[in-house]
Amino acid sequence: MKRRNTPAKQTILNILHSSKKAFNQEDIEQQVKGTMDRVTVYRILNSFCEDGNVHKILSDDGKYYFALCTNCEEKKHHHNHFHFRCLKCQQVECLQEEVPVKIPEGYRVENANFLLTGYCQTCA
Amino acid sequence: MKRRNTPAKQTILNILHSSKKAFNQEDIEQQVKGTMDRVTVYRILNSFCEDGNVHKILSDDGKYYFALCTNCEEKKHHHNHFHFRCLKCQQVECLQEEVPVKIPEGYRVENANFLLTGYCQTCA
DNA sequence: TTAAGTGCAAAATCTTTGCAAATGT
DNA sequence: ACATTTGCAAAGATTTTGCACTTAA
Repeated sequence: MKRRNTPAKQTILNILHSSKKAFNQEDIEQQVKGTMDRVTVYRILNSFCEDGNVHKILSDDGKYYFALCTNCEEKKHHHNHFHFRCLKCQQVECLQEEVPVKIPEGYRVENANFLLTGYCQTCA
Repeated sequence: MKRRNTPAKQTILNILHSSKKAFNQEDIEQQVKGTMDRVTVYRILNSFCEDGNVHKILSDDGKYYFALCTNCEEKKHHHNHFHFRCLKCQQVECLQEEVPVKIPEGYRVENANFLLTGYCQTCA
């Protein structure tokens, strides 16, 4: 499916660009309230993920967070870094630390999701 | 809140004991179909997690998986090992590999959730 | 005896789908 | 022009809550 540029997509891209932290559906809905439908947000975020421009971080608060992919190729995400969710300010951020993934013989890894929760620098 | 022993809890404990893999709500509901209410399953799993006997693994299929805690103290879970979800057989298991968690100065880690997806030994 | 646990129905959320109208290319 | 995108309403799915009844200790 060929993608088109639309104001709605631009708006969401701008939001994602506005900070290094990751946003969840709710965050984004909040920011586009009145201008855009809930369903549209779902669809746009999904399309970004499919295209590999955005990566989806699964947080243990049960929500997905979305952040721009920095060094991901299409269909081949590199997410072997930690994500950190602060229990106080709720922000989710990508940490730099690479995670050394070691797994037993015979397994094949396709994707990774590493999440730490705790208190961030400013909230600790 | 003081906990009681009930047949329902025993049943679910038995299921969790029956394999090293992690089970999700659906798996468990399936196994207790007819004998126990859906809601009861939710409540029991939650209470186990609260008590620290079971740990909850968030998988990127959007579901929570539950597994017995082996070396967790109450309120202080040790989950710095990888979890692996197989894209073919859907099983979620706890791998042995310890994850060396290195984070920047000033952060405080309270909890961790490491998830790998791919193909397991038998499905690869 | 009495606090904890259970089942059932209903509410609250969250996510997806279908379709007609609008819009980008 | 025409396929993609959007909004709205509605369907689905998952999880939580309220309340009366039951049960473990």
